[in-house]
Amino acid sequence: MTTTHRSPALTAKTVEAAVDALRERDLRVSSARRLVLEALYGADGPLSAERIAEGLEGRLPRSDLASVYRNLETLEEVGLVRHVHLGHGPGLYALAAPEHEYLVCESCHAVRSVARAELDEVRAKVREQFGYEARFTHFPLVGLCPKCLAESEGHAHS
Amino acid sequence: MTTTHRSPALTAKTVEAAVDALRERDLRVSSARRLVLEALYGADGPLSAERIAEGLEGRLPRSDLASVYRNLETLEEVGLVRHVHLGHGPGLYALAAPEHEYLVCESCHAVRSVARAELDEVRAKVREQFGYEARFTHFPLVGLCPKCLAESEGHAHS
DNA sequence: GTAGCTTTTGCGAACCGTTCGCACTTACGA
DNA sequence: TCGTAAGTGCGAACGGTTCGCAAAAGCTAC
Repeated sequence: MTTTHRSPALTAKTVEAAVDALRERDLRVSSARRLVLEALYGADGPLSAERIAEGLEGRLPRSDLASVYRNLETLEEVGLVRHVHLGHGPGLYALAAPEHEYLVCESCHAVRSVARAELDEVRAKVREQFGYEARFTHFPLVGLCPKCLAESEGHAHS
Repeated sequence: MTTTHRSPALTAKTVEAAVDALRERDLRVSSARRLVLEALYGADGPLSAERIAEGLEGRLPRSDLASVYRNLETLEEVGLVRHVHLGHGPGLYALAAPEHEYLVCESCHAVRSVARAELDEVRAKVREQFGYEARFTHFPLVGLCPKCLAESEGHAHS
């Protein structure tokens, strides 16, 4: 069980800003580490460690998988990165800011990513009823998406 | 990726009733299979395959782990059993009926299990806003439980 | 620049949870 | 009670992730 100290999300708009944040914490900026940052800054959605290690299908140099994992862990401790578990399959990593939350369809596995504020009403309802502060950043809200829901209702007889 | 046909939850109040359901589907009632049922019927919460294979700390005979997995899969196809992923760690298995949904605390990992109806208001809110039909049976609703929330608000400064 | 110290790398092996292959056994119907 | 398919138990393999360790490379002070 990794006892990763979760730091508050750290905003850095560019790879260079992120690099500065690292140096401020006395972390070294190795080429492998920089590469992980470049992958995440260039991505439009969350990435698996493996895809980063493989260089995003040739867009970046390949690197060592174990090092990618270690760097992702470090970046997460610093607060630049966050990972999410979207169903089965490997964990996926993305920049911690801007903060996204996720909805995943249990049937077609489509992922919808929304800004935190969009889920505030749901969060309020959960809080009111259970006292929990719901978070859909690390584990998504899972259910049937509108399309699959329509299909399943089409087939349903009761 | 297991293409498990999800059957609707099947209610059987006792091991014997479950056994009957198996025979109705031309499934054999081996002692290993019966053991898995006994473990689940005797349990108060969801169990890992490993704990079942180890005989619940001596309460039942041990059995083979791979067979336990295969039987859980079979029972799930039939609709008697369902599994849930509560955070990291192994999948956990429980009787499909009565239908429980789960809330898990991201900080202390406490699990709260509630009847489906209790989450209907949250479900309605999600549906209204996103068109998703939320389900917290297979993946839980994750957040901070009231206790951990109080603690984190105690420490917070803004 | 270069020495020197320390962090990080890259490799392989190990890990955990789960699945697969396959020869042996067993439940059940005839 | 026998035949036959279904299920078992073992070991090996899997995917995702972590660990151990010697070699390499970032940073600091000269």
